[in-house]
Amino acid sequence: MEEKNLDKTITAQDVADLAGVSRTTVSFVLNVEKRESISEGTRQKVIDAIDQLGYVPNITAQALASRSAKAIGLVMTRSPRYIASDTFLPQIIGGLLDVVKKTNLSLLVEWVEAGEQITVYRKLIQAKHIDGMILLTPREDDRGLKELASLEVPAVLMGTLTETNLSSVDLDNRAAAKMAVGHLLEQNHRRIACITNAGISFSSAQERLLGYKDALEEAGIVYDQKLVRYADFDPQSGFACMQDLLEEDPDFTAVFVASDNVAMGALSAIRAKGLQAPADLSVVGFDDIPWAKFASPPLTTVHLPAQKLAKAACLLLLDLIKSDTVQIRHQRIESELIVRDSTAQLV
Amino acid sequence: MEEKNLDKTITAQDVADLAGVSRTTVSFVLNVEKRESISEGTRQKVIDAIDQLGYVPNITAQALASRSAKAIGLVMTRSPRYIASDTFLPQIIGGLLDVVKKTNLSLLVEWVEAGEQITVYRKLIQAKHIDGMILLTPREDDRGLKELASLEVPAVLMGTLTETNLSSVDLDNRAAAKMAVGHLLEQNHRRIACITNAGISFSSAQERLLGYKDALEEAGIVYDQKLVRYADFDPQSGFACMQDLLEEDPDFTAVFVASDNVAMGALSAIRAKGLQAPADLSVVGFDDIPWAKFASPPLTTVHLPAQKLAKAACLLLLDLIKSDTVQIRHQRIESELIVRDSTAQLV
DNA sequence: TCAACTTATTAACGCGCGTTAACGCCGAAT
DNA sequence: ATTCGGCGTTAACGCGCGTTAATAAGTTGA
Repeated sequence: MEEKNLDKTITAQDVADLAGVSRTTVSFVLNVEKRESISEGTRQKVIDAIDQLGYVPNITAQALASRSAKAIGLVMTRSPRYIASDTFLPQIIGGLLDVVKKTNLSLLVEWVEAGEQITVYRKLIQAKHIDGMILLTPREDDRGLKELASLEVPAVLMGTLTETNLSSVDLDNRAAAKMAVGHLLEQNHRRIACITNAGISFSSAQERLLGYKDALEEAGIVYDQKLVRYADFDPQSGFACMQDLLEEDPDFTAVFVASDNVAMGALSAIRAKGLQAPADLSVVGFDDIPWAKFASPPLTTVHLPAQKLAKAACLLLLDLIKSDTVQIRHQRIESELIVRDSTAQLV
Repeated sequence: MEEKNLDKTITAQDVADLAGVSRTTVSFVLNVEKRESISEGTRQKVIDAIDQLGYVPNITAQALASRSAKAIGLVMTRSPRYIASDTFLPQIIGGLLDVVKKTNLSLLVEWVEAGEQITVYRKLIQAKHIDGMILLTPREDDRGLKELASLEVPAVLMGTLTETNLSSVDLDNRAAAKMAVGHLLEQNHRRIACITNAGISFSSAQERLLGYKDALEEAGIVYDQKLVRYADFDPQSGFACMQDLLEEDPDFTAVFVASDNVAMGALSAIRAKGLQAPADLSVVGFDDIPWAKFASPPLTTVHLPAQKLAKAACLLLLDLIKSDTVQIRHQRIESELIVRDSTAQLV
């Protein structure tokens, strides 16, 4: 490709002029794959001209003319403060970019303020800036999502929402949590505390808590709310919750912390109290963040394949965009327990 | 705002019809702030019509007509695999979103494959999808950046590059590293190892290594290359580097690890060897990732205000976009050392 | 009363491209 | 010689909006 000055934008018309054909022909060469209604000769002339001029189609004009934005949106409901501490965002973006790049789409990142969701979701679509969206960390109390579901807009939820007819991709948080707690039960723990990953309005927090309850119930252990604390995503909150638990000392031998991020804080609190995991207290996390393996002690946890989830969500979204009829689909991805050194048999 | 069906897109013409004015008037009400050439009466009629119809301007059409994309791009050179483990991405995105939202712009995330940079940077701009870009983790060997600099395209580097005339925002990595190592020197350490944050082609790695050398030189200590290892962003590499150092045992009492992320792995390797920080080995990190505070032991480190940097970069970029004359500006942000428990006086 | 300005509004063009419908061309069939 | 049917190509319209230049209406001063 030749280097040309950028001062004047090169349009398809310039290419057409140079190739000695009409602009329509240029457009056909570029877009209409199948139809061989373009002779090999002219096709080559056009391609040569494109190379020579360094022509790049104006995506904006393409979008306007084709009535599709050539972009999808990653929409987060959390404020920048929370976004900044979202451990999985890099993995998710990495996964999305991977898929998006292959299909020549762009990725738009949007943040929606809590409270204004109802209007914003619609605006995003009406403004034609994106063809569809992937929604992160949905909250049960997000009324905008309910409306969105009735709008027949291509959208995929990363996460679970009860009673929604939006398509979604998620792992089975409840089953995974049950598995994690099951691991503790197998090691003869009976008094098992729980620190949630977030407030209960987040569906993942709810699901994981339910998994915890499931496991207890199956083992014939009564649920004791004195053993439960509600964290708020970050290590700080985990530290506080753990400190509180140790303070009140409800006599427990293990903890299920529904987020590694929170667990890092919890582990710190345990050490601060002069205790040791797993000798004094077994800890199971959830998420398998990159640092879990290098925590002290290395954290037993449930692996959350965020990148894989993101890819799946993206592929699903692309499907929805392609097929105009919106059929709802829920996809559940398997997870597994990674056993490391933070849990031990109760003696 | 009334709810209306979305099947038919509502255009400015529809608003004009309902308000009984021309489309131009609608456009003026929406865009021309200053000129009071619109009477209060018609202005109100238009606004009412907009509300009633739930009209949302088509950003794509706006972009085409106004010749500006109403969006900026966050461009990363690293592959999705690396993007997925970029600790600061959430903070950066959070910072950018914060600024971008206030100015009614959008944020586009792009990933550029190593090797194809030269063409891609230009394409991004030529395609008119973005008005300017913020470039992450620049590499010295990125020839595309050199070309970009000569293109008079609004662009801001997050990081430092020698001999570039692209605007940039960064902290003074070299001075900060020197400060970190200085802290170890103050504690009477003399044999101080260094594990870099990344390969030396990344300017930040180079700068931090230089800061390490500066500190040594000022203290009259000869630089010993046997004490230096090159990590690769992630904890795994930190673990390996530390293991290697301990293996070869070049008799050192402290380590400067130029990335907390890497340091998490290094700490793990220290524990694995049955050693304790800071009793056996003092460790200073760099970055102050959210988990540094909760590491075992809590990590002494240099605070990297990524969100603040991102905001500064974004504001600078917006300036560049606004003023058509591209004046280069380099902005350096102060950093500070956070002293925690991973370093101790050498006895 | 009429010219000289404002002020309020709009017709008309262009942004760059996708796409439909129509065109001219050439060889084969009538 | 005339008709027909692909094949290759293009003129022309539209996507929704920003913006300029021109028009219509209203105000002032002599």
